[in-house]
Amino acid sequence: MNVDETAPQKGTVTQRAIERIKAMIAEGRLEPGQRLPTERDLAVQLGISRSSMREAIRALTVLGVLEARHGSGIYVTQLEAGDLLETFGVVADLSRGPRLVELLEVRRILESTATALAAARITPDQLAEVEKHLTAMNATDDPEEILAHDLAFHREIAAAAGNETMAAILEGLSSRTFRARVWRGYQEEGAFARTRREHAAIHRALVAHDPEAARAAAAAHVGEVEEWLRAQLGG
Amino acid sequence: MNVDETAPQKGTVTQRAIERIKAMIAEGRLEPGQRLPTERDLAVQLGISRSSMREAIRALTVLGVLEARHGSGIYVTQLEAGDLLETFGVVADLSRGPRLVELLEVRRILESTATALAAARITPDQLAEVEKHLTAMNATDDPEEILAHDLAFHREIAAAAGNETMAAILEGLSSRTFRARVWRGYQEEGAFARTRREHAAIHRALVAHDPEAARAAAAAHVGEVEEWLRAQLGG
DNA sequence: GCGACTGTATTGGTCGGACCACCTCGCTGG
DNA sequence: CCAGCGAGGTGGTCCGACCAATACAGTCGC
Repeated sequence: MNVDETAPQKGTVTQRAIERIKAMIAEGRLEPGQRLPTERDLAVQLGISRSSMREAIRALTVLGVLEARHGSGIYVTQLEAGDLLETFGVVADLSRGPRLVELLEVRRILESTATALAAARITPDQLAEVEKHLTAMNATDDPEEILAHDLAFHREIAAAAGNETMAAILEGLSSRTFRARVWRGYQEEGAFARTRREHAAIHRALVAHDPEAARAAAAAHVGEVEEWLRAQLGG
Repeated sequence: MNVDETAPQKGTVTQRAIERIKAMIAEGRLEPGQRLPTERDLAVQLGISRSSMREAIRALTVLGVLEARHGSGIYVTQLEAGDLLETFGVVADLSRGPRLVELLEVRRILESTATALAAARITPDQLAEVEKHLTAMNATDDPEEILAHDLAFHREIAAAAGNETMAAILEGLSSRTFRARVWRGYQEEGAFARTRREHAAIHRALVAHDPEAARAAAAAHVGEVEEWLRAQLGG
């Protein structure tokens, strides 16, 4: 009896609106950077209220697919790795216990590969940037500053690997709050010296353009934290 | 003049609400599985309207952090890898061009490692499950069915690796629509036979509990698709 | 003529209330 | 004791109004 071609009626209207917009982007009807119709128009087009449409837009906003500019309009993001993988940080921030170890394991795998790729491809300019953060990291005692340069150190290396997607994932796995949470206890145990040695080893491998050495050094670096955390949880 | 300690006034009220709830979970004030106050109560607690609160809840729902049950209440999910990494599929679905190659590269790295781990750890029961899908995959000509068993084949292997987080990421990287999009063209070029050989090689390595062979076979398997896609884009 | 300014229309952000759909659970009656 | 029912609670949807930031055109002053 219901021959209405526009109403399959599955799930909430908001959920359907999210899928519709996602589909429009996937099919290429909405290009990156393009501006969408206004919330009011979109609501009319999809036959739903503005409230529901706003929920759908908000959902796609937090996913990094859309971007709302107050007073201007709603735009499709560039759909680059960084935009879409920002939510990866949420995973890292909310994970606890055994899952933290699993996340570090994933990071070890990706970071070691990224560092190996970087060793083969890194340019002098990129290497100079890496060295800048390495030097700054060793020149201060402020934990906050150390952490910041530590993050930048690895970020530059990931960028030099030439895979933006991988770099974005690693960025999420190394989110500020995540590292701060895990590293606080780790560094308190006097791991500064060891960390410096490991960073120096990674740097040497990059300078020598030696992928295998870089892979091993990076794996050992992350593995150290991984093992420490495993021991913490194991009791 | 404004000495109100609860209003730093940065960003939209909805965004602040999202952060507040995330913080409550991160600090352990909200446990996995626990039920939240009602939307109306939460809105009052945070001093915002129900509309804004609903947007915040919707945002956390699509991120896999919260789950809303109509007529019952809002609950914190188990915060397991699967819940939180479901959004990873969105990334895969909306990525195009060079980013697809990058995603496959990430998958190759993780899948080869996961397969190597599985080779060392897989149990007879898990191996039987893998074989079931391998057999079913080779016994039909229906592309849909082949794809389904192909996905299940790799899913079982990822599960046997013992790292749920890695399995969840691989699940996202192999989402149905993603594989369907990429594999359609690939399989049209008569790659069935090669795919079968590669699956057989992976299976042999699992049976032999040979991690290195498993790693190589899996890397080659994903690498084949990766190279094909690279050629498609480059030429 | 040209740039800075202003004011107005547009657009996202917030709010409050109303009603609907679904679930839960206690009450009722057999 | 249990099946069935009904009221209350809760999320889902809709509406209309107003606020706040932006964009743009028209205006003013130099």
